[in-house]
Amino acid sequence: MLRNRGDVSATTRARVLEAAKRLGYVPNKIAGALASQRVNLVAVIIPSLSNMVFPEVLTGISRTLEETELQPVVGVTDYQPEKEEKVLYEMLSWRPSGVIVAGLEHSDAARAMLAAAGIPVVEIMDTDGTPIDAAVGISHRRAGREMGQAILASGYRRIGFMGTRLGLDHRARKRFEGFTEALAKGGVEIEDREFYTDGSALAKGREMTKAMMERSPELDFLYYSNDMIGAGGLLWLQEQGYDVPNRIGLAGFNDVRLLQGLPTKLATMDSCRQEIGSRAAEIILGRLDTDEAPGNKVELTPRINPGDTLRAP
Amino acid sequence: MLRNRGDVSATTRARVLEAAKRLGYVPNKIAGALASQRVNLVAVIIPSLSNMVFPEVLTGISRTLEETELQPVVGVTDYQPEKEEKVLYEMLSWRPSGVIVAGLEHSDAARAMLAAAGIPVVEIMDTDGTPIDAAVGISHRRAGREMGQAILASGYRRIGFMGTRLGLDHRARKRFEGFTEALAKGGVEIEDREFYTDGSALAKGREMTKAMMERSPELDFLYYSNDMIGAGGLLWLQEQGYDVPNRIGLAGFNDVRLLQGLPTKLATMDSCRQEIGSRAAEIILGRLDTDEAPGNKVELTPRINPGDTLRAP
DNA sequence: CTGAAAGCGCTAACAA
DNA sequence: TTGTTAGCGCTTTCAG
Repeated sequence: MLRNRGDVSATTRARVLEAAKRLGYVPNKIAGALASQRVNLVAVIIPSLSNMVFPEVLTGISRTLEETELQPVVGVTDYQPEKEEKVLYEMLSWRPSGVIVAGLEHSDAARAMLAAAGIPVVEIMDTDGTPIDAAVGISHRRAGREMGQAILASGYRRIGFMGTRLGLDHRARKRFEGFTEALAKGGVEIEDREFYTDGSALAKGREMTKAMMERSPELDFLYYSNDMIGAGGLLWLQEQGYDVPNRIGLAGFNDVRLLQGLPTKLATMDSCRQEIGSRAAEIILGRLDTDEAPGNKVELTPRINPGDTLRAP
Repeated sequence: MLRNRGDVSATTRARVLEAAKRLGYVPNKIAGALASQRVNLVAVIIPSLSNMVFPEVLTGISRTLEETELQPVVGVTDYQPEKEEKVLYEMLSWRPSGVIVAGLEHSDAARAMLAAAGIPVVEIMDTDGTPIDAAVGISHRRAGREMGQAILASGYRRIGFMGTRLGLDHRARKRFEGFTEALAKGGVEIEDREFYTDGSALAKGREMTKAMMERSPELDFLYYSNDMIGAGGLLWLQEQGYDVPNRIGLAGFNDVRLLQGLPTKLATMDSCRQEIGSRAAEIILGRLDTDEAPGNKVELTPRINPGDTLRAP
């Protein structure tokens, strides 16, 4: 079907192809890919789509890839290493031109696959660790540390922490570690903590904050592992008539633009999501075009945005 | 490489394959797909990932596909027909086992491709129109109409509308049409309207609401084309001291669980996103397994959730 | 049952 | 230039 057999002229052939397109004909990329050994796909592996952070990273990737022949294909791991392994296996079996994968923590099998794939691999979001190939991200440990320092500098001393259960989300864990480290340097320890697994983050933030303030009314600062639960907490505290940021201060993480429009701006820290995405895509592109050296690690530096919930030092 | 040549025993071969896996070996699905003429991929084509609604549809699709051999692959169109055509072309060229595509409105070329693909095609989210093959969704026209009726029944009469620019988002347009139709039946006309294109929805809702209330202070109800801008408006009105829902009522659309946790619940309507996703996936599966008849149209019925911003009739 | 061989629909290298 | 042909790495079929 649609072979260019016999002595058909170029114009005729072009006409045929055009007609074919009109009829909804689509070439078979599988055969093409097998023959040419090239697949213009970039595998993008992320933990979740409902976290808002990851769609934004994807946006950054798409934007830079848009003008090229490469296309992102996303796989979701739900923060589960086994699922990451499976998704990675599936995607690599399609022989993509590159891989962008969230995080530096992977199973041995996953690392083996990535190392053996013979394609550029960019690990994103995190730089606290040793990348397989290249990495673009921020140091979450440092982010947590800097927020801890800022909080102490503002004079808060009785600090509570709320976040996701720290087992699977390595970046949240690293922020927490950096945070406690900074507090420890100032002779301060976290006085209360609360974790959640799922549900509407805004509602969870509200519930957890209520529970914590009832349990530990002496707290004067709440550090949240993300902005959504922070916003939930903020709304609850304001309803209760707390003086924010004087009686109690708050901070989150991510600087999600979704929340712009809330009456009070939560203190937060930009996690550079779009830039991470575009930088990662650029690395893949650079590696494909030229013989650029592998193994670069790009650490972006997030800044604290004090908003209205962290009083001036 | 890794040919099963010569007289290697089955056990040896198995051992070799296992070792290969340990080393990160991954089979080539391209060759496999070409040989078997089967690709266990389902193309999912949606307008956006930042809308929250679509990730939820994806969740529904993933959940039902998870236990099968099929895998979703998503493509994003940014609400642009040309981009939809391109994405569709790219995805179809990989010969997926089925297509799930948002909306019933497509370019002629896109329809031709889908019709010619010879695979199950499920159009989702919308049932106001004629599907190419199968469809699962809600009637947005009816949704708008029912909200209009509920608003009139509650005694509101001076109504304003806010939403996205209605050109490309057909479903928002249909809701608007159904809404105005219902109002017209009650002898009421929309008194003011405002549209936005992009930006943080919460912030936009706040801004638009402020602008509209300053321009048309007589309004006693605001209908928003989605919950996020509605929530922004709600926050602004409460800050200004408006009595909601007595002085002014509000309603949005989608019933996003993201907003659970706001002090006041916005009146809204469930858009059945997860169910739409899972039903669509089930249709694909059913068509592949058995010789199920094509062309079914499933209309789900959303219900009004009055929350705290629509007073009782 | 095991093992060899014939393609799948293209691309790329080569021949004319 | 233009047309022909040999694979790409698997699956499937068909002989042994």
